[in-house]
Amino acid sequence: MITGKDLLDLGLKPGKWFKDALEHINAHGLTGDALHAYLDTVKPAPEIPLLAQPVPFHENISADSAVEQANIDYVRQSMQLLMRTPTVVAGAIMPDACPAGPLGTIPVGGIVVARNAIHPGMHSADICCSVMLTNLGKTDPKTVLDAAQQITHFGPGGRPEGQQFTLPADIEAEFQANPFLKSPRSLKFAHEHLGTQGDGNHFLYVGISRNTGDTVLVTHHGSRGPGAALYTQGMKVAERFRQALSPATDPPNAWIPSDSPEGEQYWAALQTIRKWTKQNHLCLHDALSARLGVAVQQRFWNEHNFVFRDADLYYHAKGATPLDPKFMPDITGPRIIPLNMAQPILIVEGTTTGNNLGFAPHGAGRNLSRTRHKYSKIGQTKEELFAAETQGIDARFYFNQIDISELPSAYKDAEQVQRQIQEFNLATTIDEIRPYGCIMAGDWEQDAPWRKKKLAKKAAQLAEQQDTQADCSALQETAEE
DNA sequence: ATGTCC
Repeated sequence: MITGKDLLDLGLKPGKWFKDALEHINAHGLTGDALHAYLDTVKPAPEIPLLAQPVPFHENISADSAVEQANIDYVRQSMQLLMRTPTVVAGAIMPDACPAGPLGTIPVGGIVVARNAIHPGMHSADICCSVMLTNLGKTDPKTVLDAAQQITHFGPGGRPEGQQFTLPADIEAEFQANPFLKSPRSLKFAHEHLGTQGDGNHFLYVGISRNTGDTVLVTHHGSRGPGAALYTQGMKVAERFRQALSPATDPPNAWIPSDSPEGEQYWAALQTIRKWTKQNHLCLHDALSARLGVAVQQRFWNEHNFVFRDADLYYHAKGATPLDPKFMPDITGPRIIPLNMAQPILIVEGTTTGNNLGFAPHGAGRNLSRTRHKYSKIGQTKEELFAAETQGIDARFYFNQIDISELPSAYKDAEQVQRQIQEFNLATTIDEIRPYGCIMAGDWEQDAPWRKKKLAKKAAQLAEQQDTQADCSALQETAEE
């Protein structure tokens, strides 16, 4: 009679599998070689350890201030932890890199390449956050922005009944067919959130092309509820695999093996969310051009939070713009890199180099966390800051509440970021869309009870911090883009 | 990121 203790004595890891295995062993009277041969077929695979050394990664970023140096130090430390994840084979950070989450989490402006593995924690919570551009010819920009304000939707939740866009039948069918997407909650979001932009750094921007003088619309938002729901499910499944395969791996870096049934379904779900998100931009752009009675001259888009596949390699981009055509199935133009509301949006193209892994930055990146930026402006009113920072542009907040953490001073210096794009040969700017104006959500939650409590606590905390170390710890809450 | 907890 073989018992659990015998299996333990053989150095096997206890688990639910013991029960069935012992039944089988004793029913067949297995011993010796037969026992070992059987155990080899049922015992769990050995745990995968972290890599002994971090895989080297490309640093396409340089500091021009103490704050930026502290930012880089934190991001570098995070990457060095992350690059020991056993699936990882390459990585890079971009000039817009900034911390997101606890140490060891992929930063914004980060690219991580893994073999045969999809890491939901590495494509960001806002799956397929993206930018779309439509050229509206010589239409008056104020007319465009006024109409856009009537059509778009910012803030939490979806569109009220009667004001919803129609979800195309093929996208709905893909939701229904995928176990990651077919929940009533997910489908409800898919219908109600279509044609919505959410909040935070998302925007609707109207500007003028440097090259042609044409009026151009650019929207920035992601996959809203449907994407968030997929991310939550993906992290759960990845966590189960982590516990079984590699408990040494940090939970934020858990992965789903790409060749498992779950991996194949998750990959398919990502492609469906990409379609949904493209439609989320399209329905706004189409409604606007129809309202204006203007023919669309040119339209292109790109995602900057996603997973891109090249054979068995999965490129995870959390705030990085794909340049290489192998990453995008539906290219209709160059790529789009916004900087801040008062600066031009860059239109770029580029190729894969030795240091960019086929990507460019996705924006300017934050120089301070939202809270810390707000704290740094204490003593100035929101109205003063807004007036000073949006001079000459028609900047609007959907909820009429100024969000100072979205003003230009919240972001890294745009000139500096552009210099670094050149310095590291990341992309070539072929046009720029100069700002007429924009709409962002604004501070819709400023009066929410949970905010007041949180803000008071954070302000007290920040007031006590004086050294650089403290600066770093305050940086890590930056996580959204 | 997300009706700020399925």
